[in-house]
Amino acid sequence: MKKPENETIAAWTSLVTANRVLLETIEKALKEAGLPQLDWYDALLEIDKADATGIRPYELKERLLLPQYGMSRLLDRMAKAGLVDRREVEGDGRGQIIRLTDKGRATRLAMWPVYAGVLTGSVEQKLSRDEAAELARLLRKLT
Amino acid sequence: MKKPENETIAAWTSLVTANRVLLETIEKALKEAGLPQLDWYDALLEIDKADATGIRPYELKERLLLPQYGMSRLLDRMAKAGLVDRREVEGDGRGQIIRLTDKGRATRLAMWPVYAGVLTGSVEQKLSRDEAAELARLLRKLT
DNA sequence: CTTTAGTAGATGCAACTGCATCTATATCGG
DNA sequence: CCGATATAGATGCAGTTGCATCTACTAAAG
Repeated sequence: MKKPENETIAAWTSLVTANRVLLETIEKALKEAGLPQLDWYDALLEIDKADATGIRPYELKERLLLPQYGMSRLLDRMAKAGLVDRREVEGDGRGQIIRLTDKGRATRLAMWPVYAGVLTGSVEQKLSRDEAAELARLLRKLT
Repeated sequence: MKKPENETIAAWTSLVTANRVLLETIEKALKEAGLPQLDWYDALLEIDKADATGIRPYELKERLLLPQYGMSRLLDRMAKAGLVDRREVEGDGRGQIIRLTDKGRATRLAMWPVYAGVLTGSVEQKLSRDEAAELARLLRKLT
C-alpha cells in the first residue's frame, strides 16, 4: 500500500470530524426535545416511504446500512415503543412486513423540524447552495 | 426552523453514508490484520505527537472529541493492553500524564499501513488530488 | 484558615453493539 | 419426494457506551 497524499488524509479527517460534530448536534437537539435518536428517524422514514406495501427487515437493513442483528433489535425497540407494527407475510413463513403505526408516523413528523432545524443551522450558515451541492457530489463519488 | 434546501439534505446524507462506508472498510481491514480498532489509532497518534511532554487525559479527550468517561475507559483498555503508561503528574494531584510504551509505538506503526492502504484505495481511486483538497476545504467550513 | 465552587478522572447501572450461533422456512439438485 | 444449501430473522454473551454521580484534589473568596 502506498503512502496516501496529504489531501487524502485531510479529506478523511475532516470527514470524520464533520460527521461527529453534526451528529452530536443533532442528537443533542433531539434528546432535548424528548424525541428518539437519529437512527430511529432514518428507519421511520424508510418505512414510511414504503408504506403502501410495507417493507421487509432485510430490505430495510440494506437501505440503512445496518447489520442484520442491529436491524432486528432496532425493530424490537421501535415495536416496543409502539412505533411500528410487525406482521407475518404470506408466501414466506420466515419473514415479516413492517409498517408504521399512527404513532410512528406522528413521531417522525415531530422529529423532522428538530432535525431539519439543526441541518439548516449547521449547513446553510456555512456553505452556499452551490458549495453544498459540490460537497454532496464529491462525497457521492466516494461511495 | 426553516425547511432545509435539497442540497443541504443531499450533503448531509452523503456525508453520513461516506463516513459509514469508509469507516466500515477501515475497521474491517484492521480487524483482519489482527490490529486494534481505529479509535485506538487516533489516540495512539495524539499521544505520540505529544510524547516529549506526555499528555493529560483532559487534553486528549478534546482532541479526540470523546466524552470524559469515554476517554477514561479507552485509556483503561489501552493501559491494560500495555500500549500506554499512566503516571502521576507532579503539581496536580488529581491528574495523570499519559505516554506511549514501546509496544504502543509499535502498534501504531503496525496499524498505519493498513489504515493508509484503505484510505489510498478508497479515496485516491475515486477523487483527484484537487477534488480531495476541495472536499477537505468544504468539510472544514462546516466545522 | 475555612468554606465554597470548580476541575480531573473513575465508576455503577442500564442500554446498545458485535460476534457467533441458532431456529425456521425456502429453494434447488437429483 | 429427499437431502443439501441458502435465506430471514432472533438471541446469548461479552464488550462498549451514555448517563448520572462520586471521589479527590485545586482554586478562589471571605
